[in-house]
Amino acid sequence: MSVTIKDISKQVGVSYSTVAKALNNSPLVKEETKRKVVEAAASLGYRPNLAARSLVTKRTGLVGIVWPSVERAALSSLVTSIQRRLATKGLTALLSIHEPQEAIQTFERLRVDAILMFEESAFRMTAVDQLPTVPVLTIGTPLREHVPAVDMNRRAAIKLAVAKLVENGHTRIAYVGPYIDESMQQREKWIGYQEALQAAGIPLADELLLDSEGLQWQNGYHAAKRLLAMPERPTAVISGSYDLASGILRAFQGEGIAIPHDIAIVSYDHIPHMEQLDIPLSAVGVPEAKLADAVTATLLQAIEDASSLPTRTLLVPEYVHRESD
DNA sequence: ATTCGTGTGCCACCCCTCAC
DNA sequence: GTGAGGGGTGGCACACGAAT
Repeated sequence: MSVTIKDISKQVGVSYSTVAKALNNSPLVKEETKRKVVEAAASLGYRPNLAARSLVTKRTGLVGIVWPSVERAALSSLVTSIQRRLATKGLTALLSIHEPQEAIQTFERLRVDAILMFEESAFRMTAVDQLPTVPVLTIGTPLREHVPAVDMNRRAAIKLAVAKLVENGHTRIAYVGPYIDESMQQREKWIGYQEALQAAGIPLADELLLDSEGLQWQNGYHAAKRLLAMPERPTAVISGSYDLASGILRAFQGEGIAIPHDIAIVSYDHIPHMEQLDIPLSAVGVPEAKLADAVTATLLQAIEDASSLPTRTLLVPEYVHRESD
């Protein structure tokens, strides 16, 4: 049998309501009684029953995160950052690897206070799929127009990368990323690349816009091999993501390409992992810490008062220089 | 209808101070 | 010495959702 506040009340010799107040540091209980209650709770190994607490408070302190099926280091890193921030606010993050609709149903049964999902999951849902009754926040483009979202300006990020490379004298700049029809975020990057070249007065060479056909490192590796097979190689490459960049790096290193001397690289995904690659990569994007801060703050606001949420927060990307360009 | 565990509004009781 | 007044403290009762 687990320890409840009634066991504590017996041990201390006060009513269980006094125990509840003492454990919640109520000013209505004198310090001496609080001390006795807290000590008894610790000695008995008391752990609050969250299900019972949620009956009263209407909150469980749980946040459900729908994990997108795409395996990407940037997402793991971001989710870890968000989880740490939620924990400091007394919230517990639950991760589901089920299909989005199933994950949402499970989270609703668990009475989570809010649900966080990624655009990758959102666009796998159909128009007839039920939206949760609890607040939902999407990272990226939301699954429905009025669903709150924290988004990154990906177009501006890639423009920033192109501008930095042009500034360093590059004119033959390739872009590697997947062209996924329904993914606004990938399409935005392609548009950013094209618009930035146009703005710099550099004619667009079709062969330098490479569809990686996926977001995993292998996709980056194969795209890089195609780049290296070109009669006239690019002098710089922009990668659409961290994982693609690590594949590109692997392909370049395998062919003895010196970075940035032979080919410079700038990658999307402003995450700490970029620093730890064999060659620390220059990156563009919203810094992970800033994104995690914004997501956490929005989730807390959603739990407090969902009606006060802005529909879309668009975060501004930054460029960080390392050793690859 | 009852049970589970918890949070909390309301109220009773205790005890101290002060006026008579 | 006695009683009124008031602040501090803690207990009662109820609410909650789901299962039985």
